[in-house]
Amino acid sequence: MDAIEILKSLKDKGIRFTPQRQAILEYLLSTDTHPTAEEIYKQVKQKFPGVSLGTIYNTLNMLKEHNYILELPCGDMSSRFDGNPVNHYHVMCTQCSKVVDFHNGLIDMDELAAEKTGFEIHTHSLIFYGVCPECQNIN
Amino acid sequence: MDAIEILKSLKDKGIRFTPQRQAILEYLLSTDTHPTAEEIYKQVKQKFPGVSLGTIYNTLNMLKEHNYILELPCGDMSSRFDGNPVNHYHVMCTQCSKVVDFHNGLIDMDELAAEKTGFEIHTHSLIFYGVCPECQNIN
DNA sequence: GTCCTTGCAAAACGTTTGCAGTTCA
DNA sequence: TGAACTGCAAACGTTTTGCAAGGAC
Repeated sequence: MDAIEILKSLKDKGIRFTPQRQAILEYLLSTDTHPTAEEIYKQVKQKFPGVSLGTIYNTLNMLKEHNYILELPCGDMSSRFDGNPVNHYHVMCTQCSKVVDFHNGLIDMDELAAEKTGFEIHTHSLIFYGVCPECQNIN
Repeated sequence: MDAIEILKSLKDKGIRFTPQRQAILEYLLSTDTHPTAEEIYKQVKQKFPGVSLGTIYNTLNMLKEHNYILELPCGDMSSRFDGNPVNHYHVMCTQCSKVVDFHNGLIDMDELAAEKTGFEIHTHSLIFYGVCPECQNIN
């Protein structure tokens, strides 16, 4: 599914197709570098010099809500974004903050991640997201 | 290992035992609510009304560096902290931000997390932390 | 024509830093 | 005594918000 198809499929939710959104999503789908909002901003600015960071965040949040992209909370202050919303696994460098992904079953996770990526793995963080029993009753 | 033992064992690294640090660590070890820095601040303030947020962060970062606590990057802006530094699994409510933990092997992860916690699991984020091949060569 | 979206600026937020005074060892 | 720590306040970087102008449908 490419950027145009995704944005068209969002039209019936009252979400408009704009060239800025197209550029943002196309960039996210074309790279596997897990860019920060700032990096996406710089990239889209080359095509739309007047674009604002607010628009980047607006679009990223919209796409995230509709599960077309994934936000990776980073530990340091900024988040990184991944155009591939399936649950795959990420390896982050604690020194340069680069994020690399890999796909596999989950036996001996740290060792496997090290093997597949060449990283020295020190630890990992696994967080499931969902709705807790109390909030399920409220809504 | 309780708060006093941990802080005493850090003395030979030039890290001083202070009552504020004791209160912060004691609170973290006594709860399984994965509090934010702000929540820890409010709690410690009851015992030390003059304590500052800076001291909370100072202490949390120190304990994190020495692997006595775990920081959980949250997706929203703030982090949560866990006094149990072993790699166990966390479930976060996307509505109230509560974090619950569970322990288990990693087969059919989302389903298992749902079973164990009663959450409706929508997705999860797994991030390994380590040093990438390029950074290994630099240092 | 409607209302969603944009760009801009200011604000909010969590976290870090700088410093003078204090406390631990 | 001296280095580490505290509290305070200001600074920082990321993200959100408010609003008037613009653009999609």
